[in-house]
Amino acid sequence: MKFWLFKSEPETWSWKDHCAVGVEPWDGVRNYQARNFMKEMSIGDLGFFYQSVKNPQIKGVVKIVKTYYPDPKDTRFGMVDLEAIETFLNPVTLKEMKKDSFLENLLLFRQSRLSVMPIPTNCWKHIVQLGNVDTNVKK
DNA sequence: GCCAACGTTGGC
DNA sequence: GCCAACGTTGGC
Repeated sequence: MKFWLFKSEPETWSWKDHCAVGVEPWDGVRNYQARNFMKEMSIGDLGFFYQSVKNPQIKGVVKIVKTYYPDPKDTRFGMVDLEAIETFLNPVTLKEMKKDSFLENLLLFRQSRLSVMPIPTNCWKHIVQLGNVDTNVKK
């Protein structure tokens, strides 16, 4: 099983929006590197929902429930379906992560414009602990 | 609101 | 195939 991170601006698509619908296709990715990561995803893999631009922070956890399929609007690109499964009671801010020596090599810092990326397993576990997960996303 | 980083487009 | 111009992302 692998771990990932997905970025979204809250004004475009927020964590609240995602929790309200449950499962949602992660479409609109128009970057080949990000697309290639999506092609590597398997059902059951987990990802962080990262809120970018406005108060950048990780809001919760999503699960890949459908593997990569092409976007009918542009078949060079595609999407995966993500289900919101856990909310962070304590969202983990970018600032906090940058200060954390445990996380210093994250792609998140090195390639700030990449919207989908892998997260190493040890970093994943560390961030989940910081986030203090609540499994009741509908609350 | 500014600006750095970086991906894409198009002229040559 | 190179590179300047331009557009977009995202941190601050």
